[in-house]
Amino acid sequence: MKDYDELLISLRRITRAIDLYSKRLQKNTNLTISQLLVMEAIVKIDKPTPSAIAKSILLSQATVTNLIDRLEKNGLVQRKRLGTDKRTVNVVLTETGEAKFKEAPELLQSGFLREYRKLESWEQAMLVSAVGRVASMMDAEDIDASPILALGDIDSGSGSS
Amino acid sequence: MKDYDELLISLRRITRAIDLYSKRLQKNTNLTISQLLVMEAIVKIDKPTPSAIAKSILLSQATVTNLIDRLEKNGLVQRKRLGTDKRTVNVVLTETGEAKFKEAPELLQSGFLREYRKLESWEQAMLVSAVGRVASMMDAEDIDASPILALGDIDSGSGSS
DNA sequence: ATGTAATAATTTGAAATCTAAATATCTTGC
DNA sequence: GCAAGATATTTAGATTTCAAATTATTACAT
Repeated sequence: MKDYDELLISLRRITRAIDLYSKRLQKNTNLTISQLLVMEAIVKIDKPTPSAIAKSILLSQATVTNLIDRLEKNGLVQRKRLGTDKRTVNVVLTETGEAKFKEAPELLQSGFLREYRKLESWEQAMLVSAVGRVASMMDAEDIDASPILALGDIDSGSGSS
Repeated sequence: MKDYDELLISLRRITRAIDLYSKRLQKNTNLTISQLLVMEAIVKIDKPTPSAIAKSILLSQATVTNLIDRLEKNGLVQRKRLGTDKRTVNVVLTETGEAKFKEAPELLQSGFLREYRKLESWEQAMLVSAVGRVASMMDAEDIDASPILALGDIDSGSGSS
């Protein structure tokens, strides 16, 4: 039994619950959590290009392209090349998309929200802060790790630590 | 800005960090976190059948079958029909699998573990408990929701609470 | 015994997700 | 004006994950 096993299990429970909820949503509304996040970003961001959306919802550009593909196929969004720079794509909601977005379900399980909203606000803050702290400890690694891949580029090299 | 947006973002950061770490692992060792979890379960569980493994690491049976396929293809595990019940499959590590498992990397990012181990034990406990609480609030929903799907089956009905 | 239930595992089909490679379009320096 | 590098997006390829449908086997009831 490793010292972090319990944490690992809790994290798996969370990711699994999110995934299952997303699949349930899809069955009922034909929209997944990720797709809803993209739509939300389109509404909130000033000039919603795929890259801006990706940055705002923490997904890679390729994933967002994929999600936009699906949304476009279902007639909820449209791609438009508007600006002078013809490389950039602007994504807009169609009327159907607007309508669907307005009646969209919550992004977290209703059972969770019910419980969460029952908590005292200091308790909510405590949970949010704890989870945020775990997140920081986890994704700091990505920043740590990527330069390693670039080390080959350094020619004179020597003690880079 | 919804009241739970910050939490949602933290959870996405966590799942993303885990996913990226899993992919990095695969590149370096040809093993993902899920595959390692399956191997760990094989070692720890008494009679490691696909369904027992699935239950112990919180994945569906189909997913575990898939992971075993891959591990088997890479020569790390083997399927054996041992017992009298010919439906059940027992999964065992091959020698290569044993060797590989012994030198297996940690299941969480080293950067995270470094930080985590720096914390006072009461702080660790606090984080573990907070994340565990979120997990309970989230996957309670699954238990809540699944009976709804089965309601059609009940004929005379009445209070099955 | 014989046929219907239940159980174990697999297959199938769909979606999300990433990196790396390809494409298309700017921008800059000469 | 045009080649070289930079930027935005898409495509390709791989894996994980699930529910639902199949397949194989066992257990039970008549």
